[in-house]
Amino acid sequence: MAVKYKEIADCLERDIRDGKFDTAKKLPTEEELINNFKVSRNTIRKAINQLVNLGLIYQVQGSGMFLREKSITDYINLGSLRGLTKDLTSKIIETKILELHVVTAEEEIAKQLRCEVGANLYYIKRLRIVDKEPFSIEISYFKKDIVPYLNEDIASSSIYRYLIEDLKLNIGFADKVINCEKIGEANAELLLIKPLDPALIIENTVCLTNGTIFELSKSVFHYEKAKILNRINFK
Amino acid sequence: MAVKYKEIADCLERDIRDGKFDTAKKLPTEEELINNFKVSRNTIRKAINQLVNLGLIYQVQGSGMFLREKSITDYINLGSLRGLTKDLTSKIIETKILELHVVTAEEEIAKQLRCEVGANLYYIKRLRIVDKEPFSIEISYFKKDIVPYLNEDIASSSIYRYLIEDLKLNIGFADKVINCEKIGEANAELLLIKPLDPALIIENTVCLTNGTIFELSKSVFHYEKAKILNRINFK
DNA sequence: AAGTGGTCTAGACCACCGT
DNA sequence: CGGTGGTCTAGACCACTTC
Repeated sequence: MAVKYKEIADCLERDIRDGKFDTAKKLPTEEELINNFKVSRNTIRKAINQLVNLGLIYQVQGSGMFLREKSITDYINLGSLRGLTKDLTSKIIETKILELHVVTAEEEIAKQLRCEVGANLYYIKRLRIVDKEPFSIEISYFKKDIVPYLNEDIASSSIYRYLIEDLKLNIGFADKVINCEKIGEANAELLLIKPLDPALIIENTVCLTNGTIFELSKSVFHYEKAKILNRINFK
Repeated sequence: MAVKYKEIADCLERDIRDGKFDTAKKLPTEEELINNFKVSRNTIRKAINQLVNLGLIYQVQGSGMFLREKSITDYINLGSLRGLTKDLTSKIIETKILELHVVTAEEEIAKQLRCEVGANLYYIKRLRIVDKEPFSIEISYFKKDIVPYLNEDIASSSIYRYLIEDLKLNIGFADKVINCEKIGEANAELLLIKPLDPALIIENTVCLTNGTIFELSKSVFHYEKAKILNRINFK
């Protein structure tokens, strides 16, 4: 993290989350930030841009930079990598591994992962439990050539923390498709709801910064417990 | 649109959508774009940034700029303003106005819109019909001091086109909350499904660039027909 | 009119990819 | 190593808000 604008962005993000600007609901001017951090204006503006994209602040030409309403916690944040652990901060998150093994890609999965049929994949099925109640079922496939090792320990805590910090993967972008279905019997049983009750589904295709797809996942959420939040900017 | 980087972004977006780079799956280098458009590097990079944020391309340091997989059309795009008409391009979209009148804000709505109880609002309830079949029910509130006039004609086509092009509103950002419920009787009837069938819900709070909330909406989607797509970048 | 963000330029150097 | 993006600087001028 030797990059100035990221350090500044992180610093300001911490300040915002710590409530440092809550009384004014306003950030220092660009001018002031330039002086505080001793960098050029472009660097400050790049840092600020991150905060805008995160949905933390908005800028008004001629007026200043303001805090956005605090988003309700305990919503799933579509735009973050961070997973349940970071989204539902006030809750107890537990994970039960239902399955974890190496499999070979069959046709449909290979097509979606853009890899060869027969390629080695990690297959993981987990039940996520929030405040002692079943919350979601997550099925993931990881390409084994990119994620060479996984175990129950890693899969029980944050897989993404492991991918980023230990494997040093550079995660770049993702496609998420959200819809809603009648839940099947097996999943209903796991989530303690009735078959044909609603289920909120997120299907996720994740790529490295170089464009390689490395993960495919499908999450089935308890319809009464899961809410997704997305903050959008139009520029 | 006298702004260079936006013009360049729009131009490149058009080229991408027209398939101009489909054979190479690669865009010209920054250097080449600088020469083509005769602008500085920063301006080119700002334009490119828009395309990255739209999920159209990705950049790889040391290598180049590449097209992302084409997203399937006929998904609702969470990150766009443009609404069904622009998302479901291959479909016939019709809109039936169920209600449209001026109302006064009662407490709950006033709180969400951060306005006074009793303020004048437009209340609109619409049934959206896609390829001759009911697709969603949309209930919206607009602050009348910001949207002083609306009629059936406008509400039948694209309200946002009217807000942006005719009223010249500067729309800035929005919070979207997505979840899933058992549908009620009245809505089930409109969507031609059964009560207690699933429904995909999007609640939307939209602000001008200056931070003023001006719209609140709730859309109830047919669970078999609606899919939401969101493209995300991690930077 | 003063304050503050938005756009744009020109140029330097660094980091990563592929040959 | 050459090609290509990523970061950073310094300075100019414009556009909008606020008083």
